[in-house]
Amino acid sequence: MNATTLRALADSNRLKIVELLLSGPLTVGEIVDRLGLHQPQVSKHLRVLSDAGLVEAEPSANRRIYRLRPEPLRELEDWVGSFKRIWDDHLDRLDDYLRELQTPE
Amino acid sequence: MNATTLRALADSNRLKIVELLLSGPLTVGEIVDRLGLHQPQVSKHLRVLSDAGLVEAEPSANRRIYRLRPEPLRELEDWVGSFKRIWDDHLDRLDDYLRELQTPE
DNA sequence: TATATATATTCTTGTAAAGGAATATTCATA
DNA sequence: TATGAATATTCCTTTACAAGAATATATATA
Repeated sequence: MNATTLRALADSNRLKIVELLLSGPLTVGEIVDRLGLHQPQVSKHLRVLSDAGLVEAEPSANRRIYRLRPEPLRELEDWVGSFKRIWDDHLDRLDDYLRELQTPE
Repeated sequence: MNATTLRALADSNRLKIVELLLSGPLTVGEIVDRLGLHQPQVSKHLRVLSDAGLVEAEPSANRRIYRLRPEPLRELEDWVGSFKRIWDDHLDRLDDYLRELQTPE
């Protein structure tokens, strides 16, 4: 897994933007209105998300329509999916048991 | 989704620690050896991960055995899973089309 | 062409957070 | 009880980054 995606998501305002875009593409102004943030901050957050490949912009006249890009999210899902192994922790408990055995008492 | 989990993961060394622990619990010293980091930094990273609920420690004699905690990872998986909606982007393209219609030309 | 609107960028400042070095703490054992 | 090993914490310095304010850029329209 690459830390860039996670770093881009590791900010509550950017998280809100991403969650907003889950319902569909939005212009910058629409995001500003819905989140009550200042326009420059929203543009800067969008820049970070865009650099991380999490969103893309499509110009439309005066505005720019931002939408989510699936790829990094898919990658993140694959990564975290690989942790299903530990959902039941049999292996870990066994590991502890083996470790106990070799601890002199 | 909460930003704390993501912030804890948004560091490449912590990411490496988490990925190491995927294969099973490890002591601090084992993590130090495998990642070639200094022991205090590893302890500090483990502190961050622990505060975020991503790992837990079990004392064993002189050492502390760290293991992953499933809950936050499960939560992350659920969250990113909710994005499957956009895997095929029909809705988004439709959205764009509708937006085109109301753009004066 | 001048103006307004939407968006992006730059500059500055404050704050969080990461690494290094040193030290404290805890437990086992000679 | 003194010592060593494993781990955690503190202090310091540096870097990254988020917000605010001001400004630049681009496009539409009067």
